[in-house]
Order: sequence, then C-alpha cells, then structure tokens
Amino acid sequence: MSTAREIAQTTRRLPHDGMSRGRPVGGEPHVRSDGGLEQLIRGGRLAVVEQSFADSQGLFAEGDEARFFYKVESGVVRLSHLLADGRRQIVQFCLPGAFFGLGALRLHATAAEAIGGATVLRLSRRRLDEVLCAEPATGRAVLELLTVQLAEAQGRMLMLGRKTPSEKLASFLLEMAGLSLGDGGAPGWIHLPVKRQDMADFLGLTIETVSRLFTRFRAAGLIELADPTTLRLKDRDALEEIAEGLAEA
Amino acid sequence: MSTAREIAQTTRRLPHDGMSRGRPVGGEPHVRSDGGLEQLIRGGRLAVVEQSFADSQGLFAEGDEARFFYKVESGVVRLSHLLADGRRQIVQFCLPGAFFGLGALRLHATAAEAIGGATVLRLSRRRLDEVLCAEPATGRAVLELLTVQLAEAQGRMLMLGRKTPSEKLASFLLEMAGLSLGDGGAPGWIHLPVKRQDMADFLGLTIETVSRLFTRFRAAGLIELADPTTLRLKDRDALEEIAEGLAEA
DNA sequence: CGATAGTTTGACCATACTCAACAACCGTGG
DNA sequence: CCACGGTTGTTGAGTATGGTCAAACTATCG
Repeated sequence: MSTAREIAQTTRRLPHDGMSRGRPVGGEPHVRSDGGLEQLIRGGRLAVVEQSFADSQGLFAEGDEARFFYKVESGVVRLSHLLADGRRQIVQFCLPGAFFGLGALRLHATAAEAIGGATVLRLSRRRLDEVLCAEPATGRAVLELLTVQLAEAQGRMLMLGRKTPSEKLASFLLEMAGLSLGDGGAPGWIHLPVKRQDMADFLGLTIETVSRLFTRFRAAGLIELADPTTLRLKDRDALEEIAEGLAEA
Repeated sequence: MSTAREIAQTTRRLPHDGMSRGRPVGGEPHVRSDGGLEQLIRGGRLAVVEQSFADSQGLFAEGDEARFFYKVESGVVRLSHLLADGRRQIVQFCLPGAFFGLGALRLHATAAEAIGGATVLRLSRRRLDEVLCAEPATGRAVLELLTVQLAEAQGRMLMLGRKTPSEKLASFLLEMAGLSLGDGGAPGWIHLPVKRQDMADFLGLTIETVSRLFTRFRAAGLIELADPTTLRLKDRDALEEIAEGLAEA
C-alpha cells in the first residue's frame, strides 16, 4: 500500500538564524499554545531540519527508534497503527502547527505518513530533553501538549466505541471544519486532502460506509461537495445534533 | 445508575512522616516507574489525603474543576465519558499503583468512579506545578506517565476501531492478566472486580456480547471461570493469537 | 485515448444489537 | 426457614445494520 520510505525526500537544514519564513500558506489556523516550544525552534537550539514528504510517504514506522519529534508546517500527517492482516487505525491527523512524535518512549508507538504531500520540521528529542532539564518552563509546554493529546485521544475512544457511523462522520466533519477554519479557499469551503480510505480508517468504518454517508449527508442538505475532498457544511447545527446523538440521519 | 456523590466517603489526612504503610494488599503488581512522584508523596510535599470510595461512587465528574490528581492504593477506578442518552465509554481502568487525573487541563475530561470499593491518594495539582518548576527531574516523571498513557490510549483506539469482538475480549483479558499478576489468590487466577457492563463499556460492545464471548471462550478451553469475576487463562498462546487476529474464535 | 486511482452504488449476508426471558446470587426481613 | 426484591449474568429469537463482494462511474494524467 505504501512504497513510502524508498522515495527520495527533500531535506533542508535550516540556517539557525532561521525561521524567518512566514506562516505556511494555508496553515496554522487554530492557535495551539506552543508554549515555549516555538521559541526554542526559533532560537535554533533544537537542530531543526525541514523535510518534505510525498503523498503516503512514511516519516517513521511503528517500532522505529524515536530520536526525533516533529512539527507540521504544511500538509497533513497521519499517525496510525497497523494490524498484521492490513487493518489500519488512524489515531490522529496532524494539521499544520501540530506537534507529534512526543508521545513516544524509546520507540514510536505509531507509524507516521504524509498525506498528499507535507512539510515538517524535524526536531531532536534528545536535545529537547537537555533543554527540559535546564528550563522547567519548557517542560510545562510539552506537558500541556501531551495533556491535550491525551484528552483528544480519550475523546476519540468515545467516538470509536460508542458512536454510530453517522455520528462518527458528523463529529469528524465538525472537528475538521473547526481546525481548518479559513483554509484560504472560498469562505466556508474546506479542502481536506484526506481520502475516503483515511477517513474510514480514522472512524473505524469501511470506505463504502463512509461514501454512503457522504451521499446521505449531501441528500439531506447537511453538506455540499465540490469534489470528493472539498466540502462545505451547510447545516452545522443539524450536524452537531447528529454528532451528539440527538438527531437521526 | 450511580447515586455516587451523595454517599459519604472516608477521608483521612495522612501524617506527613507518612507512607510507612506497606504496599496495598493485592496491589502494585507491575512496576510502573513512578519516577520522582513516589518520592514527592513520601516526602509529604503534595498535601496527600487518603480517600475511600464505595462501589460506583464518583471521585469526580466530567467537567469538574481539576484541582487534584490521584494514585490508586487499592481497588479499581474507571475513567469514562458519557453521552447524553446514557451510552458510556470507559477509557481507562486504573489499577493499584496507577496515577490518574494528570491528563487534564483546567477541567477533567472524564469522570472517575470507584469499582467495587477503592482507596486512593488525593494529590494537589497546584502543588505539583510548583514542585515542577523547582525540580525539572520531576517533570520528566510526569511527562513519562503521560506519554505512556497516551500510547495506551492510542493502542486502545486500534482495539475499538478495528478489532472484532473476540479480538477485543482476548486483548482485554491478556492486558488485565498482565497487569494483575500475582493478585494474592491462587497462582494463575485473577480476580477482576470489573463487571460485565464495565467490560462492555470498555470494549465498545454490549453486555450480552461480552457474556456470550465468555461462554464461547470457556467452551473452547481458553479460560476457566470460578465465578463471573474470577478467572484463569488456560491457553494464553491461543488467546494471543486471537487478540492479534491470527486465529478465529 | 487507455490506464490508474479514487469514489459511488448495488445486492447480499454475517454479525452484533435489541428485546425478552430466565437463572443465580445477595442480603433483608417477615 | 423461605419469600422477596435487587443486582448481575446467561441464553434465546428476531432483526437492523454495516461489512463484503462486485461492478460502474469519474477524474486525472501520460
């Protein structure tokens, strides 16, 4: 499914006066509190390297040694688990601005792959550890990041375990809409590079079910589709009721 | 379903020469690296209070202000999300030795309830924050705890989203068996105060399905049941194959 | 144009849920 | 002692639902 790691990838060492680049084109929409991390990156104290990855190219695999963590500059990165027979569970979509790879011990617990081309900053975990000892304040930032990610993960468990397929998709659409507000395109329209298979693997459904739900939602006037990956929420309230299980559809 | 918070609960302030008490009776089986946390507790620098809770009694609710975090001394605590219509997802079982309540921002993202009577140490988050600033080493410990919990949560998402019911139960039994090794009872026998409904809400199944699976597993000679909550794994290898999806049943 | 990847739709079916009854077990109190 | 209600667990019958398999459709690109 992924030829991944064979493809050559762009790697560019940043000059560590660095980071004068403006915010990535469509990115950094929701203001995640980077805490001290952003400053550390800007200060060039974390051995920052910018890397670009092609669609479906892997950044690291489950079980890889966790020497780095990352910040998404542009594009989307998916974190996933894989079962022996090919079943896959995506545990997180990382949008621009998001950090990932922190929640790992010695080895990465998930695989990470780019979706539709992505650029990330690669940061040294070891270096971070050193900084952490010197500056307690930074630890706070990391701690908060992990805390948020844990809360998100637990929320997703509710979705996976107890929500119906339509509730799942409604929740997902609302979450994505909330995260990618103002994507650069026409107002209200959001472009998700995420394909049906990715959505299915995120929601714990099959690709067919996801597709059927899209047609159902479209027929019900809840959403509008320009092309399969570009959509607009026409009735956010109704979607929210569905997501909470207060309404059918 | 839970009259919870009305029931009176035992609260005992510990003398802060404190913690001379031996390990809890059946508890602290797997050596979680408490890092610096254990020392902090022993040092009496975190305003430790011991509390006892009756079966199904709540420690805190979803949305409560997160002023404390906890360590389980004895019994089991469940962390769960609740949907408006009563659907529940248990996101974590906290066995003796486990910390919980750290993965919260200002408010608790889950509810916490005792299962079958539990005793916990209540610790001040604010005090922890202060200590964190003074002692970076402690931050590491907390960070590692959160990291482990995040990894566990992500693993559970795989289970909820992509595993079949029998795979779910097999995974669950193996996990619990691994955690509660040497429970004091006869060797190999594990006593789970966790009821069928709790298992169902943890695995994202109905109580009937869980029950049917138990009979199926028992008939297949995979497990042995003394009473509904006391069991022994008769064929761990087979269970592992089922959990991984390598075998049917 | 054909080729490929992605999506949609249909028909069928296995599975786990729903509803319901029943059994085992508990402490309480007549 | 047994009757009783409450809680928990097991089992059965029927069904809705989402998965599986298969085919058609669309778009993009060389």
